[in-house]
Amino acid sequence: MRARLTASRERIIDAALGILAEHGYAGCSVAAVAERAGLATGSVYRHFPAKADLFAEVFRTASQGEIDAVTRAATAESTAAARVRAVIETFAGRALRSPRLAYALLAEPVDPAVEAQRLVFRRAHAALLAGYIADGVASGELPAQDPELTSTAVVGALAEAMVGPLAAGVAGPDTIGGLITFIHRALGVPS
Amino acid sequence: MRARLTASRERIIDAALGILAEHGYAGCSVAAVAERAGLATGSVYRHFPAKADLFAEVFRTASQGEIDAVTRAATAESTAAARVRAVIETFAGRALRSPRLAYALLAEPVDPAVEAQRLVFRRAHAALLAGYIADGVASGELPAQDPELTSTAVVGALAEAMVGPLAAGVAGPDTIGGLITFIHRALGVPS
DNA sequence: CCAAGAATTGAACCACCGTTCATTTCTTGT
DNA sequence: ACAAGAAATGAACGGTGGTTCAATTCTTGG
Repeated sequence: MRARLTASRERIIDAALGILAEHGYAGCSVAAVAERAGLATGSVYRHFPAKADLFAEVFRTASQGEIDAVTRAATAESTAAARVRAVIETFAGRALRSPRLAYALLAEPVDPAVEAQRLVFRRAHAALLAGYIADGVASGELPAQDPELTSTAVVGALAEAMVGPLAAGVAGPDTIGGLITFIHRALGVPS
Repeated sequence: MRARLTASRERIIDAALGILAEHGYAGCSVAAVAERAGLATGSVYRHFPAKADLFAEVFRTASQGEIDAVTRAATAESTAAARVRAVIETFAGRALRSPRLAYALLAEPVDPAVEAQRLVFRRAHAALLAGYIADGVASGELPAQDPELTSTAVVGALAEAMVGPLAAGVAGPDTIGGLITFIHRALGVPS
């Protein structure tokens, strides 16, 4: 019974994530989510007090997956420059592989309550980068700078450069390479 | 009569802009706009076929004002580095002076139809910067790069770095200076 | 000054969608 | 097998807010 309950909860989240990845947030009515999960509309409210809570969790889960992937790629490297490169490649690569989901997580209009979760997502990426940048500054690999500010700017540059390709469906031939050069320069990585 | 008509239209746009700057897009119901313009709700529809059309024009007008201000500041300079600096200072300075409006133009959740106009806004800034960057590359002031990509990344970095301060109400002591350094480095401006 | 037509009004309309809840179905311990 | 309680159902509700339109007011040419 307990298992069935948590299974339903999982199915709801998966269904929401699926619709998010296929039709964006606009397609995510509670009725649509419930139908895809094989439940009645009202049953969603046995698991989540409100739609915003459901999608806060969906965004949180999806974001954590992205953060984990990026972190995994970065920790395999040892210099700040290589770590930042790994973050960019992983972030952009995954976004281009799931463009609809990436757009929803990054830029699609959502309820204010869910928007808050998106900020958490971006801040988590920025915090990760800030750590690498601070390490690089401490070790002398990078010039002095405010890691909070530069990591935020890096996340903004990354996200903005992705939104166009995500909307258009394809990225230019060397979008990722160009971004790496841009960001390495911006952080003062020696060439 | 003709004059009265266009005057009403102007008043509607001004009212919408005013509410946008004071209460954000969330406060911009058609009824609220009409009341501030001194008209009945229904009269708005004599001038605009739908709310989205009204706000597309509002966003377009406001954006054009920002673009003009930034362009004016940049054309007073002669090197690519100085022009980019002028763009950053003007953009950020104006945003911090009208934080609510800037937030609405940059990041607040809006209808998809209005969102499209926001992309135009960001693209216009990027196009402006792309021109300066391309000139800089052509004259040898800047290293080789794809001006489309780097200008987009610059706009993203700028916008992302502004959203935090705009939400918090204040910018850090040297946010703008830090951004200039970051972006100059990113573009390869010689130090 | 007076119709004729345009402009304005604002209350009513309607569609959408999140949320609720009385009813039904299922699970489980005895 | 049975009762008691939990879980699921889905139709109905309600609030919101964009949009419409018949009634009214204003403008203007003769």
